[in-house]
Amino acid sequence: MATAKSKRPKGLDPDQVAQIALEIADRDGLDALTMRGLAERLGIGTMTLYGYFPNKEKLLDAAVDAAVAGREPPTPSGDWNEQLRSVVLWAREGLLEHPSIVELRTRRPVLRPDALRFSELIVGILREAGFPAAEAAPAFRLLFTYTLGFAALSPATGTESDRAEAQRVLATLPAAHFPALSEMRDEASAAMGGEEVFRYGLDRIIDGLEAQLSRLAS
Amino acid sequence: MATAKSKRPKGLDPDQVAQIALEIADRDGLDALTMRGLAERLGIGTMTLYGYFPNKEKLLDAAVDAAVAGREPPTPSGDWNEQLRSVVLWAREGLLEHPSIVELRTRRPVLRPDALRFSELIVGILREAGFPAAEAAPAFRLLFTYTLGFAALSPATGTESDRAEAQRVLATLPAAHFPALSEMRDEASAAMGGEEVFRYGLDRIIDGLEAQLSRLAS
DNA sequence: ACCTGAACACCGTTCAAGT
DNA sequence: ACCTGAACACCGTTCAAGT
Repeated sequence: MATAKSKRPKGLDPDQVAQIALEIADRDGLDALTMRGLAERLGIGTMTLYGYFPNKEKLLDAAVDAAVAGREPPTPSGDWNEQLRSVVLWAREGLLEHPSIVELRTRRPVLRPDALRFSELIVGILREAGFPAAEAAPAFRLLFTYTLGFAALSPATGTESDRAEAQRVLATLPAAHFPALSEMRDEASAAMGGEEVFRYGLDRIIDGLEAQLSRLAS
Repeated sequence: MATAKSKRPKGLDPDQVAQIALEIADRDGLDALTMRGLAERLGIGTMTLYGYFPNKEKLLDAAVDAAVAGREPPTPSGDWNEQLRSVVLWAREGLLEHPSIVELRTRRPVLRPDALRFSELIVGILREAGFPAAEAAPAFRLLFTYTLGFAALSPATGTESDRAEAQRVLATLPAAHFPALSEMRDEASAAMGGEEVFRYGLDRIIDGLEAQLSRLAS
């Protein structure tokens, strides 16, 4: 995949560089991954990095490849809705392992072919289940948006202080203007993230797709 | 809401400053909103801005308030699912009007009380419909994630070139490895964004919530 | 009291130069 | 051929100073 084009620098190869970059970004956040910092970490001059990748964007593309590499999807089993569920949960696992990929996707599209395997799997299952192409596409988009959106918007990655701050705001909300929220502060703050909350939503979506499929059949 | 604390500078008041900041961010993107650029636009020294807001984060909070200010929610009518639908579409309108708020939310939580009105409305409708607190919370989260996630991840805001690039990648995908996607390139690229695609997903979610509600009733 | 320029500690990347 | 420091055009913000 990632062979240096113009220059072939010393011991390191581009994939190793991308792997280290991914580790930094996953551990400390995407903003913490700087060309200067990465070069220092590798013990090379900043500009030497530009022998491996023409710019930071290409480096990030390679980091996406590194994150996706070797992740085998689940072997299909059960009904279409069970297959859908397991592929979505498989994708979610990958996103939780590599939060920086989520962060990157919120800033720009990520169009690495390997990253489109999720799309391919989901669309395949939906078509097989009986959705016509015109519906499989937006139905995929729903699952994609929910899966990535949840990873991006819910405080799994978010700092502990973010969560505390959210609870503080919830607690100080004037009950007169926010009667429904005030009545269920605990449930509201519990529902900000986590596996159970994710699965609740996923199950509703699958219920909805099932309803649509019966509608199509009749 | 936003009264200067330490200093009371000349003609401008903080709300006006926040309004201009919002306009810049909505038009040119959140990154294009810089303290230096905003100050220049206002014809004041950069550091004078710090008389209005202690730091950029507070300025962005005020910009959120400006975006939310005066947006009246739809008057409830119809069944709970119709109410849900119209509140979600109302929120989506606001997000499309103010793409920078979406961008901001993907970078950090946005906990302005006024921005929680969406939550309050949705949760209220769900409770009224018959969802217990323990389910209304994750059900809200599903609607929130989908609505904001769609705005953040679909190329409504995204540049035209992003869309073209995505179509190019789709077109060059090897059919052997991506049979399902290759069979429906047109549908796949059409489903990347837009009102119809959003509504398709929203309708599936509402179908799923209806299914769950009948399940709860029986 | 109100306003602000200089300076600090950062970015990604170009350019010209080192070996 | 391979590597890199200096420099450029940016950031947000602190600090000390102007009026």
